[in-house]
Amino acid sequence: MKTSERNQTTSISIATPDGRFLARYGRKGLVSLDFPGAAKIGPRGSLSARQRVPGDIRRWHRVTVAALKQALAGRQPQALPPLDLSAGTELQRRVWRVLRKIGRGQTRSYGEIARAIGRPKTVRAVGGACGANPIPVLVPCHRVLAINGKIGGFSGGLDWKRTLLKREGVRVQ
DNA sequence: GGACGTTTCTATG
DNA sequence: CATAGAAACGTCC
Repeated sequence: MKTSERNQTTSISIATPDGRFLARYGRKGLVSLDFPGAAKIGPRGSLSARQRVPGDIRRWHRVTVAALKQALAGRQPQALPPLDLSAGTELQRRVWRVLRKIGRGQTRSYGEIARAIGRPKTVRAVGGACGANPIPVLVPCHRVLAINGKIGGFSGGLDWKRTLLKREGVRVQ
């Protein structure tokens, strides 16, 4: 666990069968979730109870851990912690909002997302917004595929995208 | 202004 | 089916 004064965020790593993810919390909720190896994680970091961690964050974290483990197992999380996606731009937040409505095992194309946010021609920008998603897995950017059913891209690494989809029972070309 | 990206469509062989 | 080129547009530098 590590607290940074800057934006008053607290980072706590989450040990999973797939490695250690890193969750970062702000006053309003979960701010980001990093894949194992995506960020520098300090020595030993599971949920080590520390007095400095605010109560809300502890509660949110418990929810995050449960949600992440379920999601990694290809199941729909029962609950999510409050997500603070305020850091994104207008378009990004719209995209992320739509992504959250894609259920387990479902997929959409970048074009469908573009239409869903009322900007039919921003297809490419939608891809950019997916790539900028600060909370992968829980905000399912991996469920967005290219229109031809192909895998498309994934900033967290295509292996992760394939793995997550496969666990949800989604077949990709 | 210029480059780049988790895109998509059309044309062509 | 595969490849090439172009159109499109938000972001970042």
